[in-house]
Amino acid sequence: MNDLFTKLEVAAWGGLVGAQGRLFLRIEDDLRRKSGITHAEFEVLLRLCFATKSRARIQDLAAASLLTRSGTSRVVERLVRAGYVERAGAEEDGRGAYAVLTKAGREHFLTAAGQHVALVRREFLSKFSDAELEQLAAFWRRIDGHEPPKDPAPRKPQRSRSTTSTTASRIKGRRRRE
Amino acid sequence: MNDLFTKLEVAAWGGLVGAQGRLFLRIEDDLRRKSGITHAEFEVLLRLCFATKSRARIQDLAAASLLTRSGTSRVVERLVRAGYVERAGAEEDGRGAYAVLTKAGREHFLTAAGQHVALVRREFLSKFSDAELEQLAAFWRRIDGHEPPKDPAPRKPQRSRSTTSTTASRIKGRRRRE
DNA sequence: ACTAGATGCGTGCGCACGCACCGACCGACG
DNA sequence: CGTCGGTCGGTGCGTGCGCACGCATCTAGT
Repeated sequence: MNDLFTKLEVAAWGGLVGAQGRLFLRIEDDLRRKSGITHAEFEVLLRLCFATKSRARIQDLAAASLLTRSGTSRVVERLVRAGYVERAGAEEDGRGAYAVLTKAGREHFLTAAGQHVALVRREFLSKFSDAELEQLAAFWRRIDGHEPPKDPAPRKPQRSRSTTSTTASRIKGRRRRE
Repeated sequence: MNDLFTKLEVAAWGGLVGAQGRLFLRIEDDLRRKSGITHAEFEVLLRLCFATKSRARIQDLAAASLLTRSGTSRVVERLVRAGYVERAGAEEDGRGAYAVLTKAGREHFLTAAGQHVALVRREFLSKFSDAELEQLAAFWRRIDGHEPPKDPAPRKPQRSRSTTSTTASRIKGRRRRE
């Protein structure tokens, strides 16, 4: 906090971590209490609800969210157990699997979404003018690499999350597969 | 995505969830690979490093982060096992416990912090002008309730996270302690 | 047609974390 | 001085998720 970051950087970065973390806690908590679903589950239901024929491939759901394929697989599994979606094999690709929204799933999602949207508006959107929201949207695009500030986005090869360790063994011991 | 949120709201809120989520994944991943610590561990080390006498109470560390006390207790436990901090009972309060930064902990943190800061600058801070960073900081304050847009921040009583369930049983069954 | 590699999905395992609870302890009050 | 409610930190248990891997399937090359 002293000479690592400047004051401005602390305010901007630390503020992002803190404020946004607290905001998400509030919102996820509300989602759980009111609708009994996690944010990941909500997102999957949302994609399905607006997908053609109310169905989507697991990998597409994964790509559209922040989850890995295996994580998405489990989310779908939970939703299946809850009766909100059903699995269906893909005819055009024997390996593939669709998640299909059920009637109960759609209904539950619409209820949940109403409350969720209301809270997001109250906790976040309502605090900014339209011009500011526009600006925020532009900021997110910049972070994502589009709308480059310096370098021209060198093409993302794949989605990789912590693969090879280069330095410093994990704190708890237990290296991958030794 | 259609009539739940307006386009602008999707861009602002969805952008926050997506862009910021991906940003955090990149940064946490880097922290793990290069320094072998999680973001929570990093934050605890940071607080300790800039604390007087390099020590802090567990509850203060918890209050300063997004973790609960129990979570903080485990983070400290991991750091102890790694040799980065030591525990010490509080003389002034028999219940209390201090986490104290060791020499190795300080050194490791400084190395980690250098790389971490560099990445945060590259991935986030460098994409904005100083004026924009200032503005972002102001936005975070607004989200946090200070600098109110409407209501005058009604005082948070405690830190509560998902206590009583009001609606919709958890998806997986298993209500709390029945 | 056969085989080698790639790809989609599911699963075993491990980790991080929250909640509920416990024992130790503090402070106030009778 | 004893008691009693509140607080501190730690622990048992459950959950969500990622990684490594397995199986089934697709695709291309021979």
